[in-house]
Amino acid sequence: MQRYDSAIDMTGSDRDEDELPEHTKEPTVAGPIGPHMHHKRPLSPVAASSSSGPPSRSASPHSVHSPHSAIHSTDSPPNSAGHHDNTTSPHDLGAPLDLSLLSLPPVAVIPTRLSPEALHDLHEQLSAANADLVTTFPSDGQTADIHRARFFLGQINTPKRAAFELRKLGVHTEEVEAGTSREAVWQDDGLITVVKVEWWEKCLEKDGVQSINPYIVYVGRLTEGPPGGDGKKRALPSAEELVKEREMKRRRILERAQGDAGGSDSRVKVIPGKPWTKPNTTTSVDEEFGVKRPKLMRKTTSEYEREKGLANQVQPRYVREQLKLAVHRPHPLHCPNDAFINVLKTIKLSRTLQLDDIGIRAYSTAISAIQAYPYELLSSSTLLTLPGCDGKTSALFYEWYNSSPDDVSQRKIQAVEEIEQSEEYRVMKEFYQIWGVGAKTAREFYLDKGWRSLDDVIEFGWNQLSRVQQIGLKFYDEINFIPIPRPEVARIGALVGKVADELRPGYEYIITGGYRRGKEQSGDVDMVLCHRDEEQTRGGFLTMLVTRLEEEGWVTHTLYLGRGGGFGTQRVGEPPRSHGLAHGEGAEELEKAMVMWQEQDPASPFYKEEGGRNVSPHRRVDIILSPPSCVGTAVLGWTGGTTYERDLRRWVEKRWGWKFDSGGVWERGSGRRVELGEWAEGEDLVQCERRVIEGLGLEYFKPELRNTG
DNA sequence: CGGCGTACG
DNA sequence: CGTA
DNA sequence: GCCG
Repeated sequence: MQRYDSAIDMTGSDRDEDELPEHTKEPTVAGPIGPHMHHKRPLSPVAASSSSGPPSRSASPHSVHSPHSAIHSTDSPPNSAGHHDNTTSPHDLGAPLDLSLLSLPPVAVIPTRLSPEALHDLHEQLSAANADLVTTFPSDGQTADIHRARFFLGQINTPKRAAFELRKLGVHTEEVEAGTSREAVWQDDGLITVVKVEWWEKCLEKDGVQSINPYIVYVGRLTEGPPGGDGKKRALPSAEELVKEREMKRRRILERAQGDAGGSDSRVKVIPGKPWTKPNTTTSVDEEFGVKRPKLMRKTTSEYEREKGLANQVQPRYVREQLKLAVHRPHPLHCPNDAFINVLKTIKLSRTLQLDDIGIRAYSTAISAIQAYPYELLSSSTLLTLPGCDGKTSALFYEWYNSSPDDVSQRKIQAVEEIEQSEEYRVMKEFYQIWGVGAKTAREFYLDKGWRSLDDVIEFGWNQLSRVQQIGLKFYDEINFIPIPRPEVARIGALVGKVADELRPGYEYIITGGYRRGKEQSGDVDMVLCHRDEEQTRGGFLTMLVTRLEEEGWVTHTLYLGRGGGFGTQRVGEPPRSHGLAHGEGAEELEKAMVMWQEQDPASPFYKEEGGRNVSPHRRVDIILSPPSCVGTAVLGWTGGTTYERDLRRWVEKRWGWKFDSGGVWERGSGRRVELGEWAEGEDLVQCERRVIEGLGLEYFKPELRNTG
């Protein structure tokens, strides 16, 4: 089980090759999480019943990503040491009469590395020996009973592993010094003993209870347990603690970030400078350019010359046909004009911090149009031909290009330089990057409160922050400066999928967001979970799942956990409220959880330890739970990018008079549901999404071509 | 000159 | 108001 | 800031 890593499909390399045009293909990242994935190995020596042969893999035409089959296909044979090949146990079922475990404290079995058969047999044998047996895998995610157990049997070899497996079961312990007498162990109800399965085999072999001493792997003392496992929120540190913590963490984190992100510290040096905006003066970016009729701007000779070279270039369709909406053109992740786009992104951010929503929209539109342009831009007049780009964009390009025609890396725009140097911009940006702090609040911190650094926020404002803002601050560096490598995103998705499937077999998942659009590194993990049986997606399953993940330590903080939206357009299954119409089919709803995540498996390649402590970076993970009735729209709605999503809604409204949201498509007038996103039989999640897109009258562009910035 | 995605807690 |  |  510690081989999750190698089993993860790092690249989505299993492509579903079909005869679609190239741009419509994408790797299938979703797949059934086979119900038969649990523990399919013919494993334990205790497994009397002969389960032989390799684990059967769930075979679906498109599926590749069954965490289970993947995990179990990675054949690391169970530690061969303990692997006597006694498929014919003399004991079959039932324990010998003189083998009584009556005096043992409540016993439980750690299922890891045990086949279902082995697990089953063990359970039967133990109860036959009158053990006070606690079942470890109640099918419904109820772990209440497990807390009774004090004696665990498992195929475990190291104390660290034992503690990890216990935590997965919701039992939180810290290791106790060796040398605790066994009497003390039995008598102290706070102590947990983990013993190798071999011990029980020995007992069976000798027809009597044997000394456990040689088989003890771990003795631990029960601890508080995790944050939130019982619905309690983890106590956040005080301001003072956080300041210290930040100091200690910063160096390490930034070092690592440089390693991960290629060595650039994204924070700029502080240069005391003039304000970056002066209301009512003419120094704002917008007014810097006194070009009233930019379309008539005279071209320099060199620009004219460059342009002649472009004459034979075939302009892309969206330019020829002036298609304005991002849903009508492909946007690759990288394009020849990325450098200029970055300039526009800086201006867009400055507009964001000025609460200029319309400016944001305008720059987003221009950025996406340029992102779709397949050639290097060489003249401002070419830019004028792109939809969403006009005088201002063109003027910006003109200044930018001519500031250094021969060296792209040296090009700049004066107004943008000033933005980047201004304290106001830099500090507000820093605040804005706190999860839970928007532009308005960032401005308030800077302008009203007068704060100038994160330390100011912590020192002077800690108690005024919302809980999620405190969490956002606590993990500020990890969230903002340590991107998640693609393989780790895949690993997190697979793990969530696996745990979901363990709770209720039959779950499938797909990782959406930037990962699905092909990004090599992600800021967070977005995923859609779905079950073909609608019943299985109800009944607070997401809460159950998140609770389990908390118990096992993966989820360290829950930022948001709720039904029916909250953020975004998550409300599903019933018409938008504005229509005021009841919906017959009952309330199917999309559930969504936003959490902080941390790797817990010491064997994972993403696990980092320092001084015996887990210092793996915390990650932001969003989990969307969709009923089968709207999984197509959910996947489409959660894949993005932002401008694609906005234009999708505009198109649906304009073309059909419908309203799109990730929970479905609705008729405007009647409020009736347009049946588009249901999960059809024999269809995978990607095919389902495609049906929605085509049903809306759109060309299907694969997610890698929806990078609208 | 109005409109620009969108709903929710 | 912040989020996706 | 750009579109209709």
